[in-house]
Amino acid sequence: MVSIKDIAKRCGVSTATVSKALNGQPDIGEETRERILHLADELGYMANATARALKTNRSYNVGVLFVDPMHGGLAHEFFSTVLDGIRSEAEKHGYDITFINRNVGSRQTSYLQHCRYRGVDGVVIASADFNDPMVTELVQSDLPVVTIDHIFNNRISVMSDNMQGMEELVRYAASKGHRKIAIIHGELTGVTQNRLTGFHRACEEFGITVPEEWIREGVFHDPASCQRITKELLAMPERPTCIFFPDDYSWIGGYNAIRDAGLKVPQDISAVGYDGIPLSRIMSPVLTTWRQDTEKLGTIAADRLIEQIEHPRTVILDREIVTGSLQSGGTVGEIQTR
Amino acid sequence: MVSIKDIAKRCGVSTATVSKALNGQPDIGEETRERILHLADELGYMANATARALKTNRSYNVGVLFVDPMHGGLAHEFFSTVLDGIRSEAEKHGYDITFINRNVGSRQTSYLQHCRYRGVDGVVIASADFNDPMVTELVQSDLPVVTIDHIFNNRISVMSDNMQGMEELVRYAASKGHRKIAIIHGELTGVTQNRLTGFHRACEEFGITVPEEWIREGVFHDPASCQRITKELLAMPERPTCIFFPDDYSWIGGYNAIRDAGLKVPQDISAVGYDGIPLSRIMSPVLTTWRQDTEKLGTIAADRLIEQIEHPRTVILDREIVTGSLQSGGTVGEIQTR
DNA sequence: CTCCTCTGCGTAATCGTTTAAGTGATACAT
DNA sequence: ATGTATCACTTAAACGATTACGCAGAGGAG
Repeated sequence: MVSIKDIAKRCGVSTATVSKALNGQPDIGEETRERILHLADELGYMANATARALKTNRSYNVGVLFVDPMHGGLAHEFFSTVLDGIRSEAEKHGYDITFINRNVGSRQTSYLQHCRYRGVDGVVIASADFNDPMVTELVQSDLPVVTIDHIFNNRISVMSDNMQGMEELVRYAASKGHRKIAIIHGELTGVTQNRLTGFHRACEEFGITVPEEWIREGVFHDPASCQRITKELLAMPERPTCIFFPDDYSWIGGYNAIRDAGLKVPQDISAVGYDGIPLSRIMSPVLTTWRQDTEKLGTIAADRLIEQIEHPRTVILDREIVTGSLQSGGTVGEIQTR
Repeated sequence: MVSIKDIAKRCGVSTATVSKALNGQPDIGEETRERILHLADELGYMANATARALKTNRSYNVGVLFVDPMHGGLAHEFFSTVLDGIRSEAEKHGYDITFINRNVGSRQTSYLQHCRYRGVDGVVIASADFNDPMVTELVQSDLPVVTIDHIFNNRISVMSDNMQGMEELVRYAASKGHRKIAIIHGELTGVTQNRLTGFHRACEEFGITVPEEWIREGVFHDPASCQRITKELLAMPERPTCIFFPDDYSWIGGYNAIRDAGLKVPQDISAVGYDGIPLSRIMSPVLTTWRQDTEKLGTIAADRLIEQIEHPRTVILDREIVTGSLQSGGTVGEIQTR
């Protein structure tokens, strides 16, 4: 490959001059710079990121940590969308992305070690077990870090507004006359906590009391568990008129249970999802759900991280909240007074 | 960070000795090696990938090229699954992944330039416009390359067995008595060509003739276009008993059209998808489809690439074909003789 | 005793860049 | 004439590792 040396030789200048010309340093004559730039272009010169990184200690590489042993890697729509946001934003700023895992070469190490090994300039922690000591080690390191959907002290985080999302959904259901609402929520993570808080707050607002047996723990992204729980809910002597599901995808399981019970949506029972994945608009009836701006979660995270990398001073502790939008569909029907 | 120098100093040996000890070179005394390894461990030493790459010209990084302007990046389930396969296989071998795009720093370049800039050891080209001159430039470069679902001369490629998949699907439909089969296919890429070949071949096998107006070009992964075309097919005077869709996801559009026409699946009309995404099993009726082993596509591609990187000599031109499996569901019903 | 072969380690160059410090030339002010 | 500032470069070290080569000492063979 053509290096700075080749250009230097052919231009009759030193490598330092070439480097400076290429980097727009001021102490290079206009004519010399032109010559160098032209030749570089002609030879198809491309800087060597490796050498540059070694010298400057800046790799223009951001790590992305994502661990989701339960629901199978990148194929998880939530994460792949977030990742796409991170990726496109990083790309804009000239950064590349490296997935952080626990292997380097044939050895097992920690996430932090992997980051150091690759010399990433910062990390986005997108979905992980935030109690994992290896994750906290990373969070407490001196690397710039942005977390998504989880708050750490002294760390920037980008959150989806789960509380508001839930509140809006409850309000919508209430506006359609529903007072008997059940909820199947996901595993008890921070996200779930926020959603439940929003749920209860809005219920209170409308004077809705939710019996305990209508608050059920399911599994995110898992239609099977939702199908089972929905079936149980429908079998209760007192039946809810509206069921909230952990997310749009798991709703498919709920739908199956409802249909199997010989009931119709939304005539006999109403449904509410969460996420706003494309599927929810395509299926019919169109699902009422909260559309998280998942990609924006990624772009903002990347943007904040890069800002932190490039201007370590100016960053004040930042807690960006990404709001989504209500996407109302035919799954929540007007309650019939009979 | 602790470097090889620190270890050398504290062990009273040269950096060369440390390097050799760490890399398992034979010309180091057993006792010295022990001391070095211990200390390295104690100090939490981690090699610097950047420095190593600069010296050895091996980055242990593979590029992944994926361009899909139509259907929105990583969120495309097919690709995110392939990517996950690539990622996990690469990880096993101690490689990291870099997305190849056309930016380096603030400048626009070619894919090949980006690869050179990052010094990737090889590239997997997973989904791209294979006619794009920038893609062919990359394919014709001296970098190890593996392509997915597309064949280039002198390049290793990993293919999903689209022909066989289609044949099996037609056979299955035929076995259920269908003779009036329509097909909505995707854009005319190599993949589509193969599927159509398989389709026609199997039709011939069963003496099925397909009128031209039943062979329609739709768009992959696009329920809307399928909904439109399905509607048109249903409105024809002579109606097919079975419709093949470009993929499982677009089938949702087809389903909507069928339902809107007041027809039932599979009683009135049968449906066949392609891909075998989780959705197809969850929805009901369960969709008959060809389950591509998409993740395997990724793992094999990564495996072949790494083999090519590490043993340039031993690789003979390789054309791996990944076979999927028939996933038969209730969407293809027995034809009723009336 | 000499010669040779191993063994175990050190020396130093090198990968491609960046950058602090130095240098020589010219110009200008004093 | 002398000092000083500016400009446009060069020199050389450094980033952290790898590796060809050299070399001293031990041990064995002759």
